[in-house]
Formats: sequence, structure tokens, C-alpha cells
Amino acid sequence: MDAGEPKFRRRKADRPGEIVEAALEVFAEKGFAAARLDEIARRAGVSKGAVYLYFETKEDIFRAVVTRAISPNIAAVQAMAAAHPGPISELIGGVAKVVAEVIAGTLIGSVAKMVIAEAGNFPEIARVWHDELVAQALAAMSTAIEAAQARGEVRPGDPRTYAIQLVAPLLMTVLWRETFVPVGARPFDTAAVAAQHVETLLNGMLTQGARA
Amino acid sequence: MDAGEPKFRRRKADRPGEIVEAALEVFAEKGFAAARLDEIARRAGVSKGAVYLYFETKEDIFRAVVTRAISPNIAAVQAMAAAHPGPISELIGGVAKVVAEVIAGTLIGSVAKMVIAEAGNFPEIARVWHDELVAQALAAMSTAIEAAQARGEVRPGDPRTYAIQLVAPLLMTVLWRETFVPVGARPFDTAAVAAQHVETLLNGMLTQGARA
Amino acid sequence: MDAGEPKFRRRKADRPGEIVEAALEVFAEKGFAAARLDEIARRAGVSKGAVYLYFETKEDIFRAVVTRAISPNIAAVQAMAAAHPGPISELIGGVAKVVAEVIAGTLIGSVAKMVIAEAGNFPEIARVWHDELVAQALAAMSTAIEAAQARGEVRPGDPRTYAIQLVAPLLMTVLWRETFVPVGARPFDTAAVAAQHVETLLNGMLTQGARA
Amino acid sequence: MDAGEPKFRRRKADRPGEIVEAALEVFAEKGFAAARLDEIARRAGVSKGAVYLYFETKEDIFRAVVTRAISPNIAAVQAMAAAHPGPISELIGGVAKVVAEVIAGTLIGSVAKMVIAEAGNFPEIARVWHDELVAQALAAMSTAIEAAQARGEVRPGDPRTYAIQLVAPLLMTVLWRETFVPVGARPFDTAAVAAQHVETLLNGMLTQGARA
DNA sequence: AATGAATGAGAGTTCATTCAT
DNA sequence: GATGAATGAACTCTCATTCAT
Repeated sequence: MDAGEPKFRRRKADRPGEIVEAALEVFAEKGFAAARLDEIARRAGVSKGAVYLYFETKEDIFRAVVTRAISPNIAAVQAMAAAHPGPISELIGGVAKVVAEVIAGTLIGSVAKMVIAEAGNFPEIARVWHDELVAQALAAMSTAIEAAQARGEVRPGDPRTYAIQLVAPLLMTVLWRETFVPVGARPFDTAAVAAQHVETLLNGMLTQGARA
Repeated sequence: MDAGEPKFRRRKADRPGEIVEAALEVFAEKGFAAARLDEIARRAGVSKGAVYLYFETKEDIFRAVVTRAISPNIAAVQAMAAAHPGPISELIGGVAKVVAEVIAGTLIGSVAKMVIAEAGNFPEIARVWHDELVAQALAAMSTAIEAAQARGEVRPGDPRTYAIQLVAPLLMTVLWRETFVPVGARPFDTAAVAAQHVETLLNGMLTQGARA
Repeated sequence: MDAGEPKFRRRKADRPGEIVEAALEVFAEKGFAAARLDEIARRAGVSKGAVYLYFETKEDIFRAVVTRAISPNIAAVQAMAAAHPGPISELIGGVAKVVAEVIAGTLIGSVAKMVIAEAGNFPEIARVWHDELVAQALAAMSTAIEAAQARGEVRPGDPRTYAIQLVAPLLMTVLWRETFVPVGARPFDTAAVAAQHVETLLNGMLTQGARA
Repeated sequence: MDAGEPKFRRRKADRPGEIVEAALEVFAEKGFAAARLDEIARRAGVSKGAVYLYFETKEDIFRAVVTRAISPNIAAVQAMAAAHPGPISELIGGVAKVVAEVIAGTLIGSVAKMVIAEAGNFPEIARVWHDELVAQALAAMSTAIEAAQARGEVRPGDPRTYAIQLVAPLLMTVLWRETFVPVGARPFDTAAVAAQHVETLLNGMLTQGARA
């Protein structure tokens, strides 16, 4: 009997994935504590009891949400780390572009917001986020910048600070979108900010010789 | 008689102020929902009931915390708005310094974190924060930058974006401190970041003529 | 296996009904404000939380208790309204009998007590009780008495007052039972009071001609 | 200095009286449990603390309210008990008149409502009310009616029931006023009800010989 | 596997009562 | 006597978690 059956039945196999997806939405909107399991279950299209077939606790779901948001980006970071040894300007332009794309194309902004908000309550989540994502990216960039300084491309200065200088405005556009746009603020176009920022920053950090 | 622990102390002192102070601590650590009134009261040195002599609800306390963090900074923003019409480099250097000092010297970072985290649940708080603080500061800087562009000091580009580029790394150091330092990350020295950033940015955004 | 006490019983039975029943008991004993949800739940044989699966608030339960006490009596009132046009003495005797039976056989007395007690706090409940029950009954009786007066059966006088004269002593026996019997007062036998009262009242209100 | 002083300063001596008066109002409106000591104090024009100079607990105030409503009526009841041995019709007419006046002229109705409502929570209050007021009045009337029956004035029947028959409609008008008039019901005029009821009842209970 | 009715510990809030002033 | 800020026990209501079905 086909009657009454949903047209597209989602593969049973991905129940956990659907729950994590729904949970991401709810956690992003409400924060961890204010998120209701009822709502997560409802949005995932399952019963509240079913959630507990796949996750032990609410915290468990939260961890899964963050972990899942991390994984697909680890590759990008590793690629960055193993990046071409060409002129630093290419690397920086590339990094900014990738970061801008990730920001625009994924929900990583919401997750970052949650990590910031719940760092006090779930230190191990902040730690994972830092260790697997942020620190690695920062280290990769610092290393590249340091090498470029050694090659005389980049002016003196703390490489880690240069790295933060690069990504901060991009991250700021995400937080802006999450925080102020819903209450009427004019949004920032991440790509446009990235473009202007890369130009300004390169202009400011490269040595005379490196500016072709 | 001073000896002995009086059951009921009556401090003429600023009870609401003490409660708001304690609440700021707890909210910053736990977030709004996970903060316990018991704990706020305990840290304020009063009973749970006493809190309700001064505030109607938990939300009310939260609003007071944010409002109170805003007020002392409004002056700084207004001063910035009415700033000298001298060379933009001076203004930017000044702004960065003030921002760095505020960040280092006040708890505004914790509050900002709370505003980001709870924007979804308390839109009116995000709105106040934006309208009274963020938008004003941004507008003042944009205007100054625009004027500098008209004077030929600053290269072409979106003034509002330039403004964000300036402050973003500084704000990032706060979020870093709140989020990752407690789990072992190496902190950023806001003042040092400010110094390097101002130099890089000015170098990047000023026209040839403006660079003395 | 029937043996053993299952932690979660699922009675298909009328949970809301059981809760309302338990609530009626507790409200009648303690009054609305002094009634404890714990106790209502306990007497209904459910947990405190379960009560909130079926009712939004304590007030909601209270309304359900009163509403539920009203409904089965509406029929009786309507029957009264559509009563036979025979001699008024029959009607009055019949009404007194029905009222006496309802009083003796149901918990309506307790509910009436609650309505009286909480009229100030829950006006809409007093209104419902009045509009759907009391006013209707009174109107039906007044109309019948008026018709009897037109037929020369009943002596002059305000029909609504005659109606109150008729039922007041019966209602008084309920309040007596609720109020004074528990502290040792001798109870009134509602049926006996009804019998004597009907005889006295008919004797007093009928015209000479109507007394066979 | 007279300036700032209230024109009529109430005698200090009657603070308790003023509190009881205020409490009567509040209890009558809200019931015992829902009445707030804040409100009682406010209406009495004293501080909350002052209330505790005169009364130990809220229950204590409640008892005082009821007791105070009883006392002035005890005299009336005793007068009734010691009544003239004249024809019963005079007595009954007199009693009805007095009761109607008390009902109309005092707040005894509100108190009666409270006694009914709180009988379950404060049995000793119900007991006092019964023993000192209700039972005495009932006994006095029963005795008089019994004597009248012995004299052949009143038809056979239970004297206590006759007594209830007499006062019930009058009491009903009070409860009606307290309960249904505030939600829009048409009030009963107690005096008018008394007049019609006395006539009807006497007509119904007197023997042929006693009807002049 | 899946449900959802049921649980019960724990939260925010209220308010009779106390006591330093 | 009088005040009113302060207390803390007790309440209603919520919601993550469980388990009979």
C-alpha cells in the first residue's frame, strides 16, 4: 500500500544526522539551555523518545552538533597548512576567499556563536573547537607568514597577530549577521569586506619589494 | 556593637548595584538561562528574596546588566563622534587606543559575549546594544573616514567597512580571552595587537600623499 | 505479568477526569489558593508533572472543576424550563424534589461553596455559574409562577422572590452540611426540609381556590 | 508644628480596630489565602511590621475579624432568646426585620461568606460562629416556635426546620449580593424579600385559629 | 526501532514573618 | 511604638529523561 506514505521517505540510516541538523537550528536560535528537546525532536520529525535512541543526553547532542560542524572544515585547514610556497599575497588572498566562502555557505557562524556562548559551561567543547580548528588554522597561517617574513615579503611584526588581523573582520561579519541583522542593522557583505580587507592589509603588511 | 554577625545587615549601599554586579559575573560565566538566581543572590551577599525587592524578574536583571554596561561607554562614543578634524591617522590611533583600554579595563567583553549569545532570545537587548553603542560608534568612524577620503587622505573604499576592519581584531581579542584562554589558549595582548594593527592598517589605507 | 508495581502505569482511562475529580475534593476542602497541586496530583494517583499534560495552570483546573459540575445539571434545568403546564403545586413539588436529590446525590454543594468563596477572584466563573445554571433555573421558575398567578393559582407577589423562597432553605442545608456539620452541628435532612417547606410554602402562596 | 500633620489623627488606641477593619475588606474580597498582608497594612494605613505589634499571625487577624463581627450580634440574639411570649407572628415578623436590617447594615454577609469558605481550613472559626451565633439564634427561634405549637398557633412540623425556612431566603440574598451581583446579576432587595417571605410563611405555618 | 505519557528534581517567584534601626 | 528591608520556606510550573507499549 502506497496510500498515506510520505512521497520521499528519508533514509532511516540518517536519523542521527537529521537530529543533529535540527538541533543545530534550535541551539543557534535559543542557545543550549533555552533549547527544548521537544522542539529539536519536532523539527527532526521524530519523537522525543527517539532522540534518546541515538544520544545519551542533551549535552551529547550539543557535542555532536559542534563536532559535526568542525569536521568538514578540518580538511580545508589542512590544505591551508600544506599550502603552496608561492608569494604570500596569493596565500592570503586564497585564505580570505575560502574563509569568506565557508562563512557564507555553511552554518559555521551559528556554531561559532554557540561555542562562544557556552565556552563557560562546556570547556571541552571550546577546547575541541580551538584545538582542531582555530589553533591549527592560526598556526598554519603564522608559519606561512613567518616564512614570508624570512623571504623579505612581509614587514616585521608578530605573525600570529597578522593572522588574527586577517580573519577578524571576516568573522565579525558573521557575528554581526547573527546578532544585529535580525534587529534591523544593515548587514555586511562578507565577500566585499574580504576583498577590501585583503587589499588594504596586503598593502599595509607587504614590504616595498614584495609589492610588484 | 560591631561584634557578631547581624542576621539582617542594612547597607545603605547600592543594593541594586551590587546585585547587578554579581549578576554580570554569573551571566558571563553561565549564560542567561543557566545562571541561577540562588547564585546571583549568594554572590551579591543577599537572599534570593531580596533580589526581588529590586528587580521584577530574571530578565529584568539581565536588562539592567546590559544597560549598565552600555552607559559609561556612551560618553566615549560621543567624544569620538565630536573628534578633532585633524589627520585621520591621529583619529584612528586614538580610537584604537581608547577601544583597547575599554576592552582591557572593563567587563564590556563579557557583556558583549552575552549580547551575542542571547540576541535570539532578547532581541530588544541586541537592539539597544546596537543602537546606542555599536551603530553610533560605527557611524562616527565612517563619517570621519569619509571626510578623510574627501580630503584625499584615505584611499577609496567603503568607509563602514574600513571602520569594521579597524575594530574587528581588537574585539576578537576579547572573544578570544573569554572563549579560548580558559581552556589553555595563549592570550592576545590587546594593546600589542592594537599597535601592530593600527600601523598595518594605516599603512594600507592611507594615500601616498597622506603618508608623511 | 501482572505482579509487581509498574512505575509507569498507562491507564487508557479518563486521566483529565480523574484529575478534575481529585481537584474537586481538594478545592472543596481547602479553597482554591490553599489547595496544593502536589495533593491534587497525589489524590489523582499521578505525578505533579502529569497534571500539566492536561491542564495549563491551576486556574485551568479550577475552571474545569466548576464547568464539569455545571454540565450534568443543565439538562435538569432545561427540563424544568420545559415543564408541564399543570397546577403549580405539582411543579413546585417536583422542583423541590429534584433539587433535593441533586443536592444529596452530587458534589454540587461543594462546588457552590467554591463559587461563592472565589467569586471575587474568578469573576468569570461566578458568571458562568450564574448564567448557565442559576439564572436559567430562576427564570424558568419565575415564568411558571407568573403563569400560575395569571391563572389565579398563586397569590400576588414577586415571582422571582417566590422562586428564591422556594429553593433557599434547600440550599441552606448544603451550606450547613459543608460548614457546620464538620464541627459538630446537627445536620439537616434535605429531603425532610424539602417536604415540610413545600407544604408550608404552598399553603402560604396558593390562593384559596387553588387549595383543593 | 501643625504643618504636615493629618487633620484628623485617629486615636492611637484603635490601631487594632483599624487593622481588623481593613482586614475584613481584604479577606472579603480575596479570601483568606489570597489576601496579602501588604494590602491589609496599606489599607489600615500602617506598615506591615506594625500589624505584627498587634497580631501574632495572619490567622490571628482572621480570627479577630470573625470574632469582631460576631460580638455586636450576640446581644441581638440574646434579646431574641428572651423575647416576649406574645403571638408568634409578631416574633417572626420582628426577627425577620432585625435579620434584614443586620444584613443590610453591616458587613456580616462578607464575614459569613468567609466562614463558609474557610470552614475547612479553620474549623474552630466555624465552631465559634456556629456556637455563639447560629446555634443560639436557631435554638431561640425553635423554642419560641415550639411554644407556639403548644399554644396551637403553629401547625405541626419540625421547629428547627421552620426556623431555617424563615431565615434562609434572607441569607440567600446576602450570598447573592456577594457572589452574583458583581458579575451583573440583578440584586435582591432584602427588605422586600423579607416582607413577602414573612407573609407567605406565616400564612403557611399558622393554624386556622391563629390567623386572626 | 519507535512512541509519547509519565516522571520528579529543580527552577523562578511569592509572601508571611522578623528585626536592626 | 513603628518601620520596611530582608529573609527563606514553600509554591507553581518546566523539561530532560525514562519506559511500558
